[in-house]
Amino acid sequence: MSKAAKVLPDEGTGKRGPDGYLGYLLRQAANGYRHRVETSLRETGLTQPQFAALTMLDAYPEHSSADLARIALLTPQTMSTIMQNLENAALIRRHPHQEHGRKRRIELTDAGRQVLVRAKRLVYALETDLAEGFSEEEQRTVRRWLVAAGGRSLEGGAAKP
Amino acid sequence: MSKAAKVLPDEGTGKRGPDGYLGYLLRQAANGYRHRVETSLRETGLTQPQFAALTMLDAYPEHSSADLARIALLTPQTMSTIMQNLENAALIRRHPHQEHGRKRRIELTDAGRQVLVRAKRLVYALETDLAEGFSEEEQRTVRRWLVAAGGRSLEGGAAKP
DNA sequence: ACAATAATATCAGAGTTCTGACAATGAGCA
DNA sequence: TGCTCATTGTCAGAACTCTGATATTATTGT
Repeated sequence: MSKAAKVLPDEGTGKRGPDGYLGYLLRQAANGYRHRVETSLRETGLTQPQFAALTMLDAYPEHSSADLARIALLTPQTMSTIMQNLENAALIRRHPHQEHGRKRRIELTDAGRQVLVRAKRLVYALETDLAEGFSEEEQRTVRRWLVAAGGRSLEGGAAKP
Repeated sequence: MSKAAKVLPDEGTGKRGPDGYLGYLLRQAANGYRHRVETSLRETGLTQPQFAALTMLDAYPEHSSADLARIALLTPQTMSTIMQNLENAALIRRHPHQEHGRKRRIELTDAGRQVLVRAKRLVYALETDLAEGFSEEEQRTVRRWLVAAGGRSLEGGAAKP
């Protein structure tokens, strides 16, 4: 680079570094982490949202797509899309719900359970990386901030000043 | 707990609260914040990435789409898509670059500049919300964590210590 | 000067996420 | 009973983001 003395800030400095806007840093952090997760999950074919959905399904079985959407703070449409992709991949199965015509019961298939086991190992390794270099108290601060930053997002119109 | 004592965790507790996985909390925080930003930007018609792109374009003019992708830690394809949408909305203009046949110079239009002014006011209000309730030192911790969490995401294989 | 490499931009395809709109079921009320 | 409303699920459309592939231009090496 010889001409025009690059005014591009180096990575990790300026607005991009620890002096940047929190919202900007938040978006980049989530992007970067999702990228690492999906690179790590490549061999399983899962995406980060699919992994999250399978994990919830395993932890809270017998629940509908709308239930899971509420847990994950997503819209029902979004969760529906994820479920369709998981069903196409034969990782889940959906049956009509007895005593409730519209609801559908969701179940992991054997393939789904096997993939989930492998995926959990991969993702939990990255999870520990996220905490590395931060004390217990600092991690508490970070968790508290993350919950506050994303907490009340789909809560209807609770804009009550 | 008569028939099926709701095992759904309440919002803000369990894996969703301050005891949850950092990766999970990070995804939800970014989702929630983006949601708030776009709700706030509704009147301008901008999305969060479009706002970020316009801001960078304003701060570092005369740069190509690929340059901006590098700054924002996105792939060139992603930034290209955003630029196309901004161009369709007549918020930016692209001219052929002199002395560089392939590059294209990007410029905010008058409409783009006007929208950006309004959008900055709206977004910066939310930005201060993100810091509310956290001391200066806690904010430093959070920033440091966010940078570490998303930092080295697109660095091909540049393991250069 | 020519060939190889790198950078820029784009197309195609997929997955996630939103809004908006709609149909079908279940529950409550006049 | 019939009407209304909330819940559940889906379709359509848009934007963002990635990977992979391709074309064009610049730079570099021999």
